[in-house]
Amino acid sequence: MKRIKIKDLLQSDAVGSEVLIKGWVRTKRGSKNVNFIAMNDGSCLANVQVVADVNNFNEETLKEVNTGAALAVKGELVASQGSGQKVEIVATDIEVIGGADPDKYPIQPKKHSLEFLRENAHLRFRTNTFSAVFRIRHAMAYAIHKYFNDKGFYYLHTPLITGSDAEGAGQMFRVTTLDPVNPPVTEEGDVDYKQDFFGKATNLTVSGQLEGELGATALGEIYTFGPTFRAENSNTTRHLSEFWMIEPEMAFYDLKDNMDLAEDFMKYLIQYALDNCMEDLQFLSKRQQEEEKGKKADERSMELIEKLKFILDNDFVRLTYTEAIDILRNSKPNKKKKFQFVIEEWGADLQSEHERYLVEKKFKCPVILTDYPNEIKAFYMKQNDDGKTVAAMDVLFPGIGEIIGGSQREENLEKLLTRMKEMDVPAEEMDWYLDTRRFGSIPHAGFGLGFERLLLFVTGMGNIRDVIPFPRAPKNAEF
RNA sequence: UCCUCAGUAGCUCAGUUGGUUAGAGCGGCGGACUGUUAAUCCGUAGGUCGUAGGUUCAAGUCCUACCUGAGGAGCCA
Repeated sequence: MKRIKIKDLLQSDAVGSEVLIKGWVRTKRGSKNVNFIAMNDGSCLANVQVVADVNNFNEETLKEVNTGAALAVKGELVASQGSGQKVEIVATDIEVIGGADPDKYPIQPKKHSLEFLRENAHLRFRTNTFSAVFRIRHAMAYAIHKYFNDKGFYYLHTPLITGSDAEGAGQMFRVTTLDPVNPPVTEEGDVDYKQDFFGKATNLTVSGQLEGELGATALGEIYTFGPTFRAENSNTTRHLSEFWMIEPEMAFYDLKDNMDLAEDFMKYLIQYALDNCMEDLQFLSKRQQEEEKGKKADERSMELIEKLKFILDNDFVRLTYTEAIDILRNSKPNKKKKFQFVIEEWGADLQSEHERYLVEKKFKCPVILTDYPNEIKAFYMKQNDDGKTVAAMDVLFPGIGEIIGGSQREENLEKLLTRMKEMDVPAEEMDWYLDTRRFGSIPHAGFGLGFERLLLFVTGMGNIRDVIPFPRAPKNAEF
């Protein structure tokens, strides 16, 4: 007999027929004569209730049916007598495929803290919350590929191990096969990376952008989607040491095209989640509301699904850095010195309290900030005609902050070289990159979307470590 | 890395101004129960009070250092 997945079972009209399901026990309840076993196989959020007449099974078998055990259950699908579900399976045969010692199995049929489940990340998939989160994670990954594929973008695999340390996006993890205790040294006493595996010092990538630009200046429109590594000692709810990033890069796009793409892309992904993950979103919405019950009304989040629809229904506010500074300077919290960093003059870097004010208080809507001062942005960004700003853009989301960072790229070789010199970027090591500006240079643009930050927003989870299966963060590389 | 808070049973937490034998709910185990929905009811086991020092007649409680976790800040996606 062929196994049917619970998702398909619940969608089918198979009442009266004989079915076989395989999955894991969530809870078992019961009385003298009858046991109720809630079974889940991960195919969907919902459990199927298995009804087992105690008299039809030997005691030994039912004793092994504990929370966490794996079962194969054969039986008839019938309309349920109980009120919690439409259908249920009256079991004729129960096989315990793998038992779970109830004395040792850590996941109980009760509410666990997210911290506890994080420490049991290998088992947290077996909870409603995390199975919902990771089904949505899958759907979003698929939607990203579908979006770009349908638009004619090519998926480009940029290297994870990089020989350049000039990507300029933060601290890097060294990749080496040298003996850490007694590495070979040069005459000057430095570690001699010429003797290392690659014959030079290498690191894990912090961005695929520079390689992405090489692809875009030939294939036209490309995107990368892969793991990214930052060795920053960041201990926050929105940073990971290993995270996944989507980086589209497009030839012949200017900053406006870039913004249009970013907005359309975000809306597509959110629409996809609403179309394909409603059951899981509804569960996560309920979970979030219960968690926030203790909070004051004005501190609670907008209901999850309402929040996602709101994004679809509203244009992102587009604002230059200069306009943002004006708004902030004249804002109440700035005048009353409520900001920890009071905005005094043009050129100041925006702190997250400022971004939050713009997104959550002033506009109550995603905001795209553009044209930042060149001093606070990366060397590769296109220099504007005013001589002091660059064609950068940050997409800011409520509750998340910066979810996308991007720019139009500087295509003029001389300007780029000058800027690299000013910022101490070693041009001689990046000839390969500069060749794009030497031969057939074109205006182009791109951005990076933090995949886990997207998931924070879509799932309503509060900590980025809860939207990636096995989070890597400072002092944490378990599993 | 900085600031704040926390660490007591498998989990979630209580434990008063330092004072005798450290508690509860859930979970586990045993039993009861004619269909339950995180079932219910009765009973029961379970603790080096994060680690190492210190103060004291006496430390879960006070002090110091360290470890781990959470929230916020910085770095950024």
